[in-house]
Amino acid sequence: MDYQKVSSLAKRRGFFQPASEPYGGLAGFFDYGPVGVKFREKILRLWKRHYVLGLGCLELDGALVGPEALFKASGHLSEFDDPLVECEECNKNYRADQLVEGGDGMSRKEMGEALKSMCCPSCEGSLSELSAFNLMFATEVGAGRGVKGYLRPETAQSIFQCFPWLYRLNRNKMPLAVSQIGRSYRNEISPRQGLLRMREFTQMEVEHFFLSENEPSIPSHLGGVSLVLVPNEGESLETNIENAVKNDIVGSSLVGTHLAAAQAFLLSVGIPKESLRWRQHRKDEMAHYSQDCWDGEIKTSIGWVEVVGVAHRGDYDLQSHGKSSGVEFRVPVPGTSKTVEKWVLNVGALGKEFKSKAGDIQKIVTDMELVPGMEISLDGGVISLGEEFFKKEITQESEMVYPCVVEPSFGLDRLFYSILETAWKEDGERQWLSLPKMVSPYDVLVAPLMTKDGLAERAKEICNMLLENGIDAFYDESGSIGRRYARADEVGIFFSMTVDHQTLEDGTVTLRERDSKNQSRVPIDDALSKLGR
RNA sequence: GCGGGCGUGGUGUAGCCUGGUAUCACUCAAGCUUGCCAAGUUUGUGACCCGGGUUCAAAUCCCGGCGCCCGCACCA
Repeated sequence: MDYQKVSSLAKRRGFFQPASEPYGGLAGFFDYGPVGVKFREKILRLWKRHYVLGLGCLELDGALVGPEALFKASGHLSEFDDPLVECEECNKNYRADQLVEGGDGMSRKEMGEALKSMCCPSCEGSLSELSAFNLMFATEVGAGRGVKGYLRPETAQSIFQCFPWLYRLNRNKMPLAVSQIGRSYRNEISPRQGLLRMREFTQMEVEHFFLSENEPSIPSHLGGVSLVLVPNEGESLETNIENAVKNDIVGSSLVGTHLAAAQAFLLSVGIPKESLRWRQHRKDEMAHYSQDCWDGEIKTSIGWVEVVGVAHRGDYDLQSHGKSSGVEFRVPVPGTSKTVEKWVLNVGALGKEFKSKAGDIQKIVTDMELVPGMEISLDGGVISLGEEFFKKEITQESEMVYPCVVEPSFGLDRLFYSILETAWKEDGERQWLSLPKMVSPYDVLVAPLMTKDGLAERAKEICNMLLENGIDAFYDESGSIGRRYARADEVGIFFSMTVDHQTLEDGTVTLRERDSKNQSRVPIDDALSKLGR
């Protein structure tokens, strides 16, 4: 299915449509409708099953707005602020810092000066003034002289700034995996292609923290997962992840683990394996924080779509937040704990001896190494502090390091779109969404064969019973039974339950399976157990 | 942001050049009918992206905005 068809299906059946539609829409923003919400819910549920249950992630739901200092530390304030110039003749846009030699480290002013003597590289026309854009949405927090705040450009920062808290809640243990599902905001210059490039989007993300000297190895159930890898150098190949790491095609076992885990998840939501590949970023397309990055890409009608990035972010983020905030973001390295004996001032003795001068002495020695017998200058003279002015303190100290982090980050909206495209099936007149049971928007369609003879009433009762049992049932009595099946097929409902005269007699219903259209007659209780996920 | 194309019920469209408030199909709703795969039939709901201009009169012509598609650039 192509882009146009997805959009039209989405609007017709209630998956999504442009936001603020009555006012002509707003580029880059979308509303998810009744069916879309259900569908998203099912994807999220499965994702949580993989990552929260499977991997034992702690969950976080961070605030969307953060202070300027946070994004200064994360690097987004400077990295998202690109200087632009435009050719006044041919209207081509250039990144000023790439156009000017050595523009990388220049200030805006220097760059502006340098550009004055330059012209357009392609047509030699004259260049416009420097303009800047920042991809972050800014806002004012509070009344009057409010503080400047920004909508987060990635959910990750919520986790990073929470790291000391989360580490404590994990009872100071590493590794530590934290997951978060939430929205992020980027003021894209030109959002295109609907859900694929939005200004407000949902990320499903894990930050998997670990100590580099203690990197988790690949769990046995993932080692054999076979992936199509496209490294930034050399030929693409298909191999299992254990070999890929062993042969250094993938440079980190935890990155490898997450590539395999991400693929397992993608297959479970119905992405066909043959439409999936893992492409390594070139050095020059890597984000400012990234050491290595592999994109999970799905083949669609508009090309390969990146739906997940697995990035090795090193210790970049924790280090910047640690240094910027002054809070401890490091953790002790296990096995490096050692007993340290050191001298500290005996303030009591000092006070008795030196009275009012004691405070001055404390100040003087603040930055000095404390040893009995040390000499200090005081009031023009030199005095020696004997052992009586010191106490021996014995403490345990460990080597402290910033943990590294590997981050699988899914774009829910892109995945949503890609599933719709790849799951769409056409067979003559018939067209349907061949979604796996686990992500079908509804568990079952409940339909009376006809509305007469109390069948509708009985069907409604059954529908309510299903809902009370936690089954996501959808009731439909309108139109011929074939039409109702067709409607259900189009939103990917996996089962259809039909209530007929026999139901009134013996309590059985027919269950129809979407893809095969096969029907079987079963007692309602059996049907109930088949419908759960 | 730039250049080109485009914007008509829920969906897909005709009409636009040559101004006179709109075509067709599907969908949807109500009824009849049928009773397990989009059937038939009757009735019905529902649209000219927004704003301004020209004109007696604008879906139609002109200008601006917004949105969509393609290309350029951008894509952490």
